Amino acid sequence: MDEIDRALVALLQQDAGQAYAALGKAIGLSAGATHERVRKLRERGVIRRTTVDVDPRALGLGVLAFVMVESSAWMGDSAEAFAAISEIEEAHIIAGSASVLVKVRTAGTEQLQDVLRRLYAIEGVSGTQATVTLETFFERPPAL
Amino acid sequence: MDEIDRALVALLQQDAGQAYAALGKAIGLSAGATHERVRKLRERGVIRRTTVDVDPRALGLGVLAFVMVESSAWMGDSAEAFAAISEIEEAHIIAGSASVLVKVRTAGTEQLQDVLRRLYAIEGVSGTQATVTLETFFERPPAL
DNA sequence: GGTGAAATTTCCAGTGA
DNA sequence: TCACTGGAAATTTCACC
Repeated sequence: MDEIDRALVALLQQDAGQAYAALGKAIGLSAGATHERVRKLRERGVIRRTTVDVDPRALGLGVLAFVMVESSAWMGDSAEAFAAISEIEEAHIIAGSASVLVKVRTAGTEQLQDVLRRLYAIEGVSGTQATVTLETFFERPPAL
Repeated sequence: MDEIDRALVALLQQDAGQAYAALGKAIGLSAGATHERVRKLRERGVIRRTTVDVDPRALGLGVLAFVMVESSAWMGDSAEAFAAISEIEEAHIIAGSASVLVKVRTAGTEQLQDVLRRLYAIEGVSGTQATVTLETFFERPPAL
């Protein structure tokens, strides 16, 4: 993980569809060597997968909310229960008054309410506190 | 945006690196027709870009935190000020007691503290309330 | 890490439903 | 308008230096 690897990852974050020859030119490497670098980055798990960034609104997902989930029990083994709710994009255990923080995207507020209902159905969940976003400034990949 | 498009987007979210022939086979289309569908999805902005999913820990980013930013003024025009802090992955205007919610990833708690310092330097910011995550259950693309 | 060539894949016509 | 076929052009992906 040297400077070249970092530059490579940054370029791939911007556009993973470009040719190895173009990537190589940008970092001063041949197409073959660039290919080998990328292969190793994948092998080591630095690059998990190549994916597409989709506009949520084009999918009809107009509401984004963050929900603090309070609990009356240890939630450390409840990952699957949260993952089973497809509208949840992220779920994290947090330090603080709540136990779990989830990021939820739904078509509308009715669907958000339904997600809250399903959250309450999870074993140990004793409360929720939803915060609806009014506008997203930006969402971007982690900076290097 | 029919059923085939949705299936296509779902497949691309899982792996954007596969050949059009393989994608087409999975949805019952020829490679050429699949290519044309994807081209139009990009053109219409449904697919914003193809990127790589990077493991933050491999980049030395071990701390993830969400920060509620309180303000004494309208923050609607402050997107650039937040974007200028590279450790901020997301920034959203929210409805509630705070004004802006940001997602921050740093190497350690010292760097997180430095981000808070820079947040206070933004015009109108009057307070912050940081929540550090202890464990991430999952982070995934929006479901279709 | 570079080079070059073989194997794939992309991508564009032309055609038809 | 949408999809299929065939082939040329580009790219990936190897073996070898």
